[in-house]
Amino acid sequence: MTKTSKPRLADVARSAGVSLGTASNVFCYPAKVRPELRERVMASVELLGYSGPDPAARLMRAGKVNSIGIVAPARFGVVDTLRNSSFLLFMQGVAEVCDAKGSNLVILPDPADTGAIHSALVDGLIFGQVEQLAVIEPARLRRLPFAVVDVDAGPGINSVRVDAYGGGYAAARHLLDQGHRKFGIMGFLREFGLARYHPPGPARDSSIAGMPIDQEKLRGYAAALAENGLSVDDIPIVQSHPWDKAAAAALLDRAHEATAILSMSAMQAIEIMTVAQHRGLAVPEDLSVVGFNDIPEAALTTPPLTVVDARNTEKGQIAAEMIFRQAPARAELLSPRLIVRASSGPAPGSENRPQ
Amino acid sequence: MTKTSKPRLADVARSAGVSLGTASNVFCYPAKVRPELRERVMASVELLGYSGPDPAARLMRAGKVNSIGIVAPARFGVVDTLRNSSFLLFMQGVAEVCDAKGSNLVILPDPADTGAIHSALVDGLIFGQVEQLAVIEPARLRRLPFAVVDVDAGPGINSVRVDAYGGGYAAARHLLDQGHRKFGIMGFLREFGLARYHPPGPARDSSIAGMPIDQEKLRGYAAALAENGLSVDDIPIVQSHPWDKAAAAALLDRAHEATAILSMSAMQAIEIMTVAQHRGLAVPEDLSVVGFNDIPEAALTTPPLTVVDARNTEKGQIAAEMIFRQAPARAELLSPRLIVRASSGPAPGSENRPQ
DNA sequence: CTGAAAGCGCTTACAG
DNA sequence: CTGAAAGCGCTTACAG
Repeated sequence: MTKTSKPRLADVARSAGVSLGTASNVFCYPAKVRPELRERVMASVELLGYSGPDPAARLMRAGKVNSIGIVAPARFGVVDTLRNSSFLLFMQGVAEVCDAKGSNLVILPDPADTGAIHSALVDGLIFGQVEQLAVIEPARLRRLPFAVVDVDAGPGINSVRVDAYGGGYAAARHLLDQGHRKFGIMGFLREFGLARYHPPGPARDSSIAGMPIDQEKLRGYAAALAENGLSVDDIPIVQSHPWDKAAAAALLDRAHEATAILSMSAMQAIEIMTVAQHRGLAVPEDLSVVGFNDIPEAALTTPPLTVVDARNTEKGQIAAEMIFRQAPARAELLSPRLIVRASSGPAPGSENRPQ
Repeated sequence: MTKTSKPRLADVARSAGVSLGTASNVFCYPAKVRPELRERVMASVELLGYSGPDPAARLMRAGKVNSIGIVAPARFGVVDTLRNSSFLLFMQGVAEVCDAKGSNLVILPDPADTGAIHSALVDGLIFGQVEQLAVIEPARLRRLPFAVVDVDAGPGINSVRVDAYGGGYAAARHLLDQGHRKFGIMGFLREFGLARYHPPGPARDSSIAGMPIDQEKLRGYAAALAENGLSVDDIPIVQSHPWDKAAAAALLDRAHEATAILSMSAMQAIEIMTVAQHRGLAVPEDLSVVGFNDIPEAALTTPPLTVVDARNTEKGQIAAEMIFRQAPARAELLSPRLIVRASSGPAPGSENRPQ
């Protein structure tokens, strides 16, 4: 019966007539073993079809998994991390560091499953797009190196995020400088579900934009608008899931006077252009559109999309470096960059010319 | 000193005044433990900051990692798997099954590192885009469930691939039916390096197309051409890495009489359209282009790209299901699908009309 | 350089 | 339902 079951290192040692320790050394410290014995052991390995030290047992003794994990944002499955273009840019940044360090990458779904995080076989964890800081608890308990993204988790915790306020400001400033005065805003709905319309009016709840990072974008829009004597309260907002195709049309209906749209997601910005063009509006002559996140699709649309680059790839690189580096925790804040492409231009009838 | 080091289950048991077995049961079989004791144990867990059973130790006893691994194609790093649009589609298929099964996904780089495959902490392995069958050896030795992609590995081994011959045939047939008679072919260079030009002529080596799967595409092209009395030997071929921008121009130079281009990669097909348009050629009026693999970018170009859909996502789904299912190994062959978009049309001066 | 022994941190029969 | 004991398959001091 021991013939058919999986051979262990002890079987190899016995078959080669050496001690268990010596057999182990052949794999861990080959130089320590006399070549003759080494060959005898390898012959037994061959003979028995031994596949090398069991990774689990080896791990328990020696302790390094050689993998780091990315924890998906709330409500994301594994597949969503691979389908969401912004998150994918972020993962590419992490992956670059993995390749540099020779580490594997494991993708863990929705952090709501704390058990999965407790039992993940990784050397460190990166929490992508954190909404609730509570998700990091299992990592802290396990004393695993970790970093969080898109939120400042306070002192003692590695974090990296982008200045979303500055990004929102830059987007709105760009459009205002082109003479635009009538806007529509597409907010983020992080849950699945139907789009929500928030009509103009004072005292709208801050959650109308989405999560804290989206609220920052909104504050950035508002700040730029205020500089031109405009109030964000007068702007119709639709809040939608990035893949909700109906929402783009809804926003265009509600903001039918708008000459420019500020979108918190690049996917929705693309959708808005498509719907506008279907309705006979020229982009940017009749309507300018500015998105958030420089996903690859943004450069391929007609016209190419002006976006705020939220520097997702750098975020991934930095987060990954943080968990490899044995250094004191720090909180990194990245500056967004406005990438002006052809989807934004002077407001109709304005004196402005593209720079 | 035991106060500062990581607490073990035994510490919890001692602190709670229960046996080690009982403490273990609290985590593995809570129902077996009287509530009163359970609470006492959990209080000690809290008190000591115990983070739950060590995953490595648990794994060694209980044996399930709850992860499956994707092994990258040869010469791919982790980051390449996330940047290559075709491979990403494939991984999305795998990820869908991961989510259905509640499994994590680990990405392993280049299979040349057999040690990494020997020691990967996974329940099963999927070899993506296999060139050399030898890469599967470590998985076989470990008696790990596995599946290989893009090659039939013979009886007893799970495999899934697409009928590349049929795909090549369909692409060429489509163009021939539109009246095209002059072609250029863009082949695949799987290594990094400069593009290679293969001038028309008999007895060109079969490796001019790339790996076996690319050679099948070429045979498919050839079969369709032959039906119209044309020989693939008369067609100039450039073989290039998908991201080699110079190659598109080179092919257009060499095949300057062509009214249609057959490209084995979608990225190069897009590049070819771009270069042609820069040169003042209208697509498809002056030049038709057909790519391979229905990557998302293909639908966004102007004009949208006609492609052979190699069904990458389904390949991923099927491969993943194979390693979860406890069923006899099988070899699955998928049929490609031609997706006609606007980059292909009637040959200039031909009588044909789009169907 | 080699071999016998301890132990990594758990889970799981097994007897009570 | 509980507790003492064995053992998962290795690696690593430690004495020779």
